[in-house]
This record gives sequence, C-alpha cells and structure tokens, in this order.
Amino acid sequence: MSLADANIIQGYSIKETAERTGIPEDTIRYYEKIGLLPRAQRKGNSHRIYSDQDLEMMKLISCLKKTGMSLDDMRPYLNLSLDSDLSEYPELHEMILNHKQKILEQIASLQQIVDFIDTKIEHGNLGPQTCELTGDTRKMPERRKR
Amino acid sequence: MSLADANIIQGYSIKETAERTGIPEDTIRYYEKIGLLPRAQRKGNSHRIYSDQDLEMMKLISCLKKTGMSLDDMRPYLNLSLDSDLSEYPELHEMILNHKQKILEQIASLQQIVDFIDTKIEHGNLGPQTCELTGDTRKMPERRKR
DNA sequence: GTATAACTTGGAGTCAGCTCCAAGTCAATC
DNA sequence: GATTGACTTGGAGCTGACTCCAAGTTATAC
Repeated sequence: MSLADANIIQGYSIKETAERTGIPEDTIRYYEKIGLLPRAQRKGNSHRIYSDQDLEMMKLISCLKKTGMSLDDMRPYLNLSLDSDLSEYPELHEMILNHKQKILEQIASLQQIVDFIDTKIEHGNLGPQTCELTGDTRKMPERRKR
Repeated sequence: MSLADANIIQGYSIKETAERTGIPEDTIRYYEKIGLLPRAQRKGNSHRIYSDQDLEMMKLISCLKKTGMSLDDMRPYLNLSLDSDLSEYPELHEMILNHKQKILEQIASLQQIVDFIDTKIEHGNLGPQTCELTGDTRKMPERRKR
C-alpha cells in the first residue's frame, strides 16, 4: 500500500499537514487550542489525524490571514465553508458583505501606494494626500519574520 | 493673529498633530522614540512642534501601514519622501520595485478573497484552492481594537 | 502664589499571534 | 528491554506595535 493510499484511508499526520499547508505544527495545535480549528481526530487516542477537508480549512485560514482578518474574525467564515448555506444566516451574510467592502477598500489603499511608487519613480516628487481612505486603519494582517 | 497663521509660523502642537493625522499623541512619541520620525523641533526646549511637512510624513506612515508594511520596513520610504531623488539610490530603487511587486500580489490575493465571497454568495459551495499566492505570507498590517 | 492645562520623560503593561520547551506517552526497531 | 522518533500536553516566553502611567516642568488664568 502506497503512502498516498494510506493518507486517503487514515489521513495526514500533523507533520505532513504542516508540510502540505505551510502552517507550522505548533501553529496548527495553537489554532486547535484557541478553538479556531475543531479538535482533531485522534489515532489510538493521542496523535492527531487530518483529512483533506481539514487541510482545505487550514488553507482557507492562511488565505483569510492574507486579507488581514484576525483569527477571531474568521471563525464565521470557517463555519461557512462547512455548513454551506449562506442565505440561511442573514446576519452572517451581512458581516461578509461588510468584510468584502473592507477588502475592496484595502485594495484601493494598496493601489494608491502602487501609484505613489510609480509617481515617485517617474518624477521624484511626492504630491500630498497620497492616500486618503474612507475606512478605518484596523483589520489588517500582521507580519511574520523568518 | 489667527490660529491658522500661528500654525504657519510656529507649527502644530502634538495634540493638534494627533487630531490632524489621526495618529494618537502617544503613538507619535513612540514613533519618535523608535526613530521612525526624526526628533521633533522643540519650543522652549520642551514641547514638540510639527510642520506641514511633518504631518505629511505621518500621513504617509498611516498610509503605508494600511498596505501592511512593518514600521521597520517603511524607513526607506520615509527617507525617500524627503531627499527626493530616487534614481541616485539604485539599491533603494530595487527595494521599492520589490515591495511594489509584493503589493500587487497582495492585491491579487485580496481579489481572490472577494471572488471567493462572491462565489459563496451566489452559489453556496466553495471550490478548493481558493487562494494560492506566489509570495510569502509575511508583510501585512496588524489589527487594532477599540 | 496656586490651580489648571498642556506638555515632557522613562518605563511598565497589554494584546494578538505565535514559538519554544520540558516532561510524558507510545510504537517500532535493535 | 533500551533506544529512537513522532507525537502528546500545559504553560512560559517572545515580538511588534502600541497604550498607559507616574512624576516632573512650564505657562497662563485667576
């Protein structure tokens, strides 16, 4: 039996999951600890095992992190990706439209920086009011080193 | 003499600067403390006074923060906005083009989230591989509460 | 001359999000 | 049955970016 077959049957170890998602083992455990991920299935009542669906969820977390969402704020999105019917939760629906709006503003903000850089490169002088955004400054992702 | 005239002549107090830039007083002092802002001019060797140029610099900081840049990473940009001739520093020039590239990737990433949200709203199912980005996950802004 | 207000400083505390560690379990190999 | 390796847990420590505080100064208002 190949490794791939084994994975389909028994799932991925935390190490393999870390490799496949790019999320460190410690961080995966941390996400479980804070309840961002559901308690993982266990093998012999100790080692965690993950399914492809679990990996997709982790990839979604990485993805939402890139948009600057806090771990707390992404909880509803993660539920969403499981019990799929959005229209049943109008409150959630609105939250998401709201976040979409914020992302669009972020995009606009980023675009202004790109413009600023381009102007700077072409000319050499910076006009004032480079970036005036309607939204707040909150809700953006953090940086990681290493 | 009006307040506006007084500002032109003697500059803005830290309080006024905070109001005009939206950056809290403590944070302005913090930026000076870590050397992100140059040591402010003093009045009677104590109170800080700021010029319009100083305010522009602070607005640029806010703006760059929105793009997810760390305070450390924005130092070269801040120098850039002062001693304007970019072409004299090829190293810096490259750094900036580099960052521009990252911002474009961020924009792409955010756009994918928007697409994901739209798809989610229309259909209700999420196809896998929602967001695969070439760049790293680092270099994004932090969130603030309150 | 005293109270008030706006500032100054240095340093401590906070928060999110990890990241690391020590001590322990458990299965497989030598 | 001892060693090895991959895991487990709880909890401590770390980093960036603030945010708050206490103690002191200085100018103006009463």
